[in-house]
Amino acid sequence: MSSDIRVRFAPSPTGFLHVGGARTALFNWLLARRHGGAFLLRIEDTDRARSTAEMTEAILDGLTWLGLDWDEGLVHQADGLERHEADVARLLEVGAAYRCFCGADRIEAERAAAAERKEAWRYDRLCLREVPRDESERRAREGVPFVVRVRIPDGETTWEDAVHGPMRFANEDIEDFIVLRTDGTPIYNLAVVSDDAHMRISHVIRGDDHLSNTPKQIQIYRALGWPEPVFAHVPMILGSDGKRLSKRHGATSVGEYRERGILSWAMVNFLALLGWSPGQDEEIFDVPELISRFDLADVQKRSAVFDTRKLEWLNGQHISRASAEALDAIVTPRLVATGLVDEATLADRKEWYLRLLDLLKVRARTFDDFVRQARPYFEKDVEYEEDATRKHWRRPEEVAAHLVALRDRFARVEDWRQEELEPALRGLAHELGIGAGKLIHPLRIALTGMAVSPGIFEVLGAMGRERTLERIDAALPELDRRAALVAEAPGG
RNA sequence: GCCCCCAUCGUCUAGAGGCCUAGGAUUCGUGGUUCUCAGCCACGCGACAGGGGUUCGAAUCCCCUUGGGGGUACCA
Repeated sequence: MSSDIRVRFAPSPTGFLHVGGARTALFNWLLARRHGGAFLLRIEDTDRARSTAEMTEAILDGLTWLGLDWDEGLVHQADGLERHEADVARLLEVGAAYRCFCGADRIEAERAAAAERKEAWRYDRLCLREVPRDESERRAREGVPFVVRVRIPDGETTWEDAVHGPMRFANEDIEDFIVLRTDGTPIYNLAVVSDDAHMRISHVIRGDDHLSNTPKQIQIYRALGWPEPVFAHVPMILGSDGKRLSKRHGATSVGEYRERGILSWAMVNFLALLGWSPGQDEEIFDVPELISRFDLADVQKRSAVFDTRKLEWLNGQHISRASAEALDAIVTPRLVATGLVDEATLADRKEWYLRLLDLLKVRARTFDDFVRQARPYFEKDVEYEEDATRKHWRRPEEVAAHLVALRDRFARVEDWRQEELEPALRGLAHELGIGAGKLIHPLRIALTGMAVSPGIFEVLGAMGRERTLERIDAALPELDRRAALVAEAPGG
């Protein structure tokens, strides 16, 4: 399948990959993949001072993690400098732009004065009116400093936005904006148009924050006689307070979510649903489904709030559905990083380990949950959680007696399988005339240190006989110690 | 200040004049299942910003107000 659709994501490498940027990239990517088009990546590094190679790398990492692969190699905006300058020259040539010799100080003074009067100020075209073309050329040759401004024609600038519909700007509201600085370097609005045209971009999909750049850019396309791309302005992503998403709302870079234990495809799913809706009541999508259903027509006009709780829910859903093998690749490094176990050990017990992952994945929303829950199966000694013991080890003496009896039963189980373990435990409970829970809960703490775990028989299965008995043996002295404390305590 | 965009439950959204006493998801609450938690299953709380029009009929179309966001750089 081939198509003429060519889109691009054009981040400036002045920070990490922001979730808003990632979402914009995703929409571009989805459209390209949907139609067999090309998704290009252009680093807008014209602002040398603020751009760093590290940030470029971080953005690439983020995209790669999300699975957003780009075509045709990386483009650096800075590499197009000569073309940008040539395009400015052409603008000058065709009379769509003019040199402005007003110094920055004059502009600033006028602007400040206007602000004082609470008025808007746009460049007053002094140099367009007062400096004839030949005079302008002469001054330029003599080395008088100047900037180049685009001469905005009368009338209005309109376009059909793929998400907003018909858009209309009165040209008198558009300033004769600068495209070339005094130092001869081009400005963003020029570079973008030059690059997009050069890269034969068919659809410019970007955030709503670029809406007011668009009429300016369209003027450049028209002045140069270039075909205009389709513009699609996608809604911005806001924080929980409705303000633009920023650091104070919490994590804003995709890297942070990666570290936090969000699955890349859960992130993609979540981001896709932020400002886009398939129109159905479904929410869990894998990437191929997203690709086949994505359509710019279904993109929302209103901005969306980034809701971390929903992300985590979605992540939990994807974790539950993920195969143990897929989880293995992601969880294992984290587990190893805790120092509880090494890779070789896990490899030796691969089958057991995969079953454990299957056991734990149902109740994990993030990988931090995963690691925490996996601890008891690797730790040498368990730590007993306070709120767990307070609840189910309230009477240490009694608990100890129960565990001793239970240990005895477990020791005699022939085949360490759920089918034998369950009757063993329930049988004992029956003989003691107590509910099974009276044995299960204290046992859970002895085995895991926690009040929360998978079903107890599954835990027993995963622990194995040896470890189970060891854990019970280790719990008994601890219970004795606690029993002594209880005895001492006045009033109990 | 000026220009632009936007406006359905707390949040993500369905809804393109009658199917809407507004649907789903999430969150929260209650109950059920069960050895805990998660899950799952029920149920519940919860919205068309306000005001004018247009129309037999408006969440849906128009206008105004209000609110929110963006832009207003020799940044990108």
